Amino acid sequence: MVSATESSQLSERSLSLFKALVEHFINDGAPVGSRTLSKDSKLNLSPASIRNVMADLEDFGLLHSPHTSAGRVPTAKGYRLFVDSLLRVNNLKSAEVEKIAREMSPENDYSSLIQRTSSMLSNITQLAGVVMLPRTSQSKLQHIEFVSLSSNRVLVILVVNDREVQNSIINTDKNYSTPELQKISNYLNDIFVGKDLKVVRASILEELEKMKEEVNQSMQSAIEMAQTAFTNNDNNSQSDDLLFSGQTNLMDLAELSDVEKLKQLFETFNQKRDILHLLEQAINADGMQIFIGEESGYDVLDNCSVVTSPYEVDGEILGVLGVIGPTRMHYERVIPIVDITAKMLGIALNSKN
Amino acid sequence: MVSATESSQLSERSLSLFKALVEHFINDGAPVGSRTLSKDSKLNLSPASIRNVMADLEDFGLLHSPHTSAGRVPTAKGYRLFVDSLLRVNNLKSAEVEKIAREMSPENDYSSLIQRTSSMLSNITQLAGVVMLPRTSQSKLQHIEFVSLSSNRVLVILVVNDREVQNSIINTDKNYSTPELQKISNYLNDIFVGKDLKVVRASILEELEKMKEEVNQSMQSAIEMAQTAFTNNDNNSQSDDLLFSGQTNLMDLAELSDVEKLKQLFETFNQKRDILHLLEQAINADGMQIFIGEESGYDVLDNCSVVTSPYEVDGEILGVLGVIGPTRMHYERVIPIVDITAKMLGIALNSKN
DNA sequence: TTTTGCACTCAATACAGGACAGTGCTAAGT
DNA sequence: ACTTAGCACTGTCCTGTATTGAGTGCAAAA
Repeated sequence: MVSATESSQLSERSLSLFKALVEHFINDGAPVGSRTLSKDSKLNLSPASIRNVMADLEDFGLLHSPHTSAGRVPTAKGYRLFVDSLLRVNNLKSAEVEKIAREMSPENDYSSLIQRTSSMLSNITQLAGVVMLPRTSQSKLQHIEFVSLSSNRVLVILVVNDREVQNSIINTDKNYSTPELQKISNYLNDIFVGKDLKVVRASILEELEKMKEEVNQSMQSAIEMAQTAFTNNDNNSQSDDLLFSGQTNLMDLAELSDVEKLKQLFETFNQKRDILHLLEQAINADGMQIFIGEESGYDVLDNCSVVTSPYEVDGEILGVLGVIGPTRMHYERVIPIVDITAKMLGIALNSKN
Repeated sequence: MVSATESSQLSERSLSLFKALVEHFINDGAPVGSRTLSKDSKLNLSPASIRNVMADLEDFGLLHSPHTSAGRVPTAKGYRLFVDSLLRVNNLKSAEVEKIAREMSPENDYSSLIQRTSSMLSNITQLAGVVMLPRTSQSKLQHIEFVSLSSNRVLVILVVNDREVQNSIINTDKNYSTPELQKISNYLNDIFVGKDLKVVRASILEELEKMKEEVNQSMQSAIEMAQTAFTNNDNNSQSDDLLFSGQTNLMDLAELSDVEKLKQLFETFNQKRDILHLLEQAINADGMQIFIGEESGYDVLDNCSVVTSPYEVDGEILGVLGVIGPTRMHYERVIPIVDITAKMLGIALNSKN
């Protein structure tokens, strides 16, 4: 794709110079000029030659000068090339790997695992971490229970997938007694336990049809209640959700020093909608994804990059996690961190089963 | 208290001048000088006389000049006097009251009610809203249920207080079958339903003693499981928690334009600890509480005020809610909003019972 | 007691000049 | 032919200075 045409048209030297420039910029954040680069770069070149090369690179749209007499800065396209073909990913220090592993050890409970993953991501990268909650495409009903509350209200508790507990309150026509409810839940457990929620919902509709003939009063109400229970509950579980951490890390960054910009970014986080869309893109294109600056399609992420990786259990993708930071981030460190975190989250989730 | 001595020592005129000054400052945020005040104030006074009065007020520690030739700004002590004795609280527009009422209508479910309350607070005041989750000092056990998971793990579901569902996973010595668990939960439900959680916990210890003699195998394990279940679960419910909204509103405020300051404030929100302490103070001193600037005792809240009110059901205080904003906030509007919101939340929670 | 007048102070603003970093171009060097 | 040195140019940033304006405090007048 892009990188193929670019790298074929550019000389070896131009590329390694470009790489040096990007690395330099990622380190200091200041536009980098020909002088600095000539000192630093391995290839001994005079500032003047470097200027020539940089002029070429600018023509290719890989660099950009903020103003006439500042150094050069990589464009989004430049970052793209850098990340795709020039970047050499670091191996993580074993200490870091251990830290990640420790944080993900399957000791604590389910919901806290996700929370810890997110804050670990932000902690270790000093950027903002985000984890999309596992979407349980396949949800096996484990147990259903009804508890009678006061005045025609019934609490429905659904245990799904061996660990998740969903509950909702439904209003009923008549006032059920505890034994009645017991009977109903026994009945439902007998038929439906172990089945997929979608299947259950479908079956219930069928049963409703049958019921119209056979007039078994109590079973009919069982079905009716189950129906409301399952449709109610489905609405809940439908909404994927996100867990952010370390947004405040972004406040230190020079490129986001503008308060107005920062505010918009934080509001985007709060609304979650846009980020969710972005992550859903990432879940479809499987494997690690990197959105650089404008590429994401969201203005607020103008000079931000998003590095994501889906996490999976038994080959099935459950969600996406990642890191949000400035385009000028240490990709060579962030990428393997996100990568390994996704893998370990998969493992941790698996060991829970 | 303070206001008594202050207001007795200060002339009527000084006070009304002070009041005008504070109101002026709250509106524009700029230090207000004698000229502006002489034009605006009802009492026709020349700038010079106003200067004299202001000098007095400064001696009392109610005002403060940022520098020699700026206007005056109220000190925390000044705000205190203003809020305690000078402030005339507005009646809310009926439209606003309706808006609040609409938002709190008891249609949706329990947890979302709190969420909506918080975001409604921030929305209507354009500040940050915070609601402390209802602490259920008295928690009546409604139902207990065990669900067998794979490999020696049992899911415990506790229904408390007619609406809350707590659940936790416990590891057991032996592998319980579903009928066994059914029996155990039946047994526990029979004895403990309707009792307070604390009482339940105490009783369980007693029962354990008795058990040592009578060797009823299955009942013994029932008790043992109940014990782990209740101690586990108590840890969970112990942690009060907070729900914030509209933190981003604070980013617009001139007094918080310093990014570093802002960051600290946001981190305080995220940690929740300090805010929690503050709100716990507010829960003890019942009735509406206003913490002005330094008074709160937390540096990060330097030029912030926190307006809180406890909310209660049946005379029992369940929690606190409030608003966090700059000291320079429209108290006359914020106070009644917080007040009425607390009352309505109480009502909404009550109607759920 | 209030007001007027006046000298004074400090912050904010605008402006000019210089240092600095970097560029583009041309001409010379290898 | 490619690289380098030299040079004029251009923008930013910083610093110092002058100016303005709002506001004060104090003393004298009303």
